[in-house]
Amino acid sequence: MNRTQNKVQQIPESDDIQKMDTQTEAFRHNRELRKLALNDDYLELIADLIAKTGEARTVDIACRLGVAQPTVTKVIARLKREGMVISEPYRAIYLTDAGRLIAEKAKHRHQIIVSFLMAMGVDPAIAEHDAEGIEHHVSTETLQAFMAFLDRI
Amino acid sequence: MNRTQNKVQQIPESDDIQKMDTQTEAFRHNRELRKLALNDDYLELIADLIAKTGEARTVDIACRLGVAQPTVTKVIARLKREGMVISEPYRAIYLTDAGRLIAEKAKHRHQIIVSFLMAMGVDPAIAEHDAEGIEHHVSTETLQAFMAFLDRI
DNA sequence: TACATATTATAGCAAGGGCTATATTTTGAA
DNA sequence: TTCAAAATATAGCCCTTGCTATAATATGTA
Ligand SMILES: [Mn+2]
Ligand SMILES: [Mn+2]
Ligand SMILES: [Mn+2]
Ligand SMILES: [Mn+2]
Repeated sequence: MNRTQNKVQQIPESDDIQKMDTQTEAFRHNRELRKLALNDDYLELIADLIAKTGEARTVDIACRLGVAQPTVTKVIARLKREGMVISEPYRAIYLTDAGRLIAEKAKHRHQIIVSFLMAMGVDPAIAEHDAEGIEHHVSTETLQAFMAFLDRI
Repeated sequence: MNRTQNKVQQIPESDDIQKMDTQTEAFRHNRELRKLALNDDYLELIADLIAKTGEARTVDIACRLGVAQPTVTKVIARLKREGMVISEPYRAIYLTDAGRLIAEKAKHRHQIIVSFLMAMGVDPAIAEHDAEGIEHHVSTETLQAFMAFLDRI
């Protein structure tokens, strides 16, 4: 039985219960974001490679991510199933409209966060590094707060 | 063969190579951080439960995280292997010194980030939510920049 | 054109986090 | 003290990301 309805133990205040539910929702959502983070990174990188060289090859993705080639192949297969990516055997990888949209949003968040961290006095290299992780966990509201700060200064 | 030493394709500028290596390192490190994120959450939560009730029970951890009980049992077994946690069968879970240290650091980062986001004008509930994800991806330098900002205002 | 080399695919392994169903143990209330 | 209910453990499943080794294909150059 669910511990929330256990009458035997300490009875939390209704404020605390609200807080717990909120926290649980945050945990749930963050587990989801952790999964989506990999998609973001792949799609943003693919967009980047296409912008620079016209196509995204498996080797290049693997090299940039610091991961073995079969790992990339497998993730790309999933992204293909999910309609994020187009590819033929032995050919380069391209983005669908859905994939491109996610890539653009990811890049946007990435850039804002790097700019923001630098504005906070963080070293550019470290800002870039931290942004690679933070970008996946920033809500629209927080991103807007960052943008507002950048406008303000 | 590694694509970085491929002479046939476009030859990147040495600045670009440096940037690529930096990015690859960021990706590698962030994959590591993604794993450690779960440890942080568990240990911080266990510390929280111990502070409030004197012990951390599997049910309570599961309930708070919004996860099934066997999932918690399995993760706790790993944390035990890793020396972060102490537990006997059918008994509550406690922290080792190593585990407590990580929990304290996690809580510290968590609090700083919540305060910082609120100082940036983010709604408290959203700040709490975003912090739950961001906390795992903030370097010491960035955290200090946040603290410096909080001191400044 | 032929073939060496680079690239991609496939097979198969490990570990981790999630789940449900079910067995076992603890515990509080009658 | 007993026993039903709560808590925990265990078994067994799925899916994902990572890896290495190796097979298949593409491609540029001789
Ligand atoms: Mn990233
Ligand atoms: Mn990014
Ligand atoms: Mn967290
Ligand atoms: Mn936290």
